[in-house]
Amino acid sequence: MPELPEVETVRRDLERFVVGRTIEQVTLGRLRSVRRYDEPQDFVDALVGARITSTGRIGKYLLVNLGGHQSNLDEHTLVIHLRMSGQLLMPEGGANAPLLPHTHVRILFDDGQELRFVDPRTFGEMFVTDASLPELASLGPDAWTSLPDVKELRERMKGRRALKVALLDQAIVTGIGSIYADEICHRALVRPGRTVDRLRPIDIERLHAAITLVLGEAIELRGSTLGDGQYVGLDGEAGTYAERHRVHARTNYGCATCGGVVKTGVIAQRSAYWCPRCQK
DNA sequence: CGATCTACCTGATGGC
DNA sequence: TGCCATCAGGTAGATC
Repeated sequence: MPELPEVETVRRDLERFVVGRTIEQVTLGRLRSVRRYDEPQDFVDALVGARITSTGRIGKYLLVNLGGHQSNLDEHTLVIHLRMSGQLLMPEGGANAPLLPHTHVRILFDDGQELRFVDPRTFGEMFVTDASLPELASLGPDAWTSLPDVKELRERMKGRRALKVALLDQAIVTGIGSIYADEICHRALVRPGRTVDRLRPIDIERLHAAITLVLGEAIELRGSTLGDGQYVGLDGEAGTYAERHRVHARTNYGCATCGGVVKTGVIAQRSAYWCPRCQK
């Protein structure tokens, strides 16, 4: 599912393809994707005529900054969260490209390209907001661009029980989901179920290094596309980091480091994978 | 305060 | 082959 590396990959693609373009037309399919609006037309009106000035990301939230809007001089931002099954696509052929099922939002630019939001499970959403985003204010620092130092990371995790619960808590650091929590724990040689307060200083240091290492490698390979093929980049192509996963969803393949049996269990109501030989 | 559970959805999968 | 139950997981919100 889209976590920080996948959202960052989409952001970098968007940065290349839509910055400087002006939105000409917005077409809505299912309204659940714009559920924050009583009047979905308000979403359309906020976008049409706006020019994309830059892109940003905090955790798994994608930010598309808008300027040059005729009706409003304030800085506005199109916020996109892909949640479980959301995809952003810019198909070749623009508006004429065949429509995939579950295409809920189409944003047509002045150069003929079209950005499409496709989301079978409709957990994802889009909305336009001004610079004061109360929802984003509750997020911790971004795990890739603003990772706290070792000491602060330990402070922020204090009092949590399982390590994976802490890594998934977006108020501690934001951007890590189930896949990368498992991979980071493996790289740090620590089991995801370990109690945070019982970790040694060396464990926290390894964890800190593993966050940067794993996220960096995953971004380089354009993210993880699992067997369900749900995540793809703007170009529709899969990311290849899943081939480098060492434990996540590898019950049938074994640990990619030592070949040992991968154990699985439930932590924080989601499946967790770890290697009992590599991780203590 | 933190932990746990549920709701939100659809498509894929497995058992019978 | 068809039908039903189960699972996948990011986040908010309720509850313990």
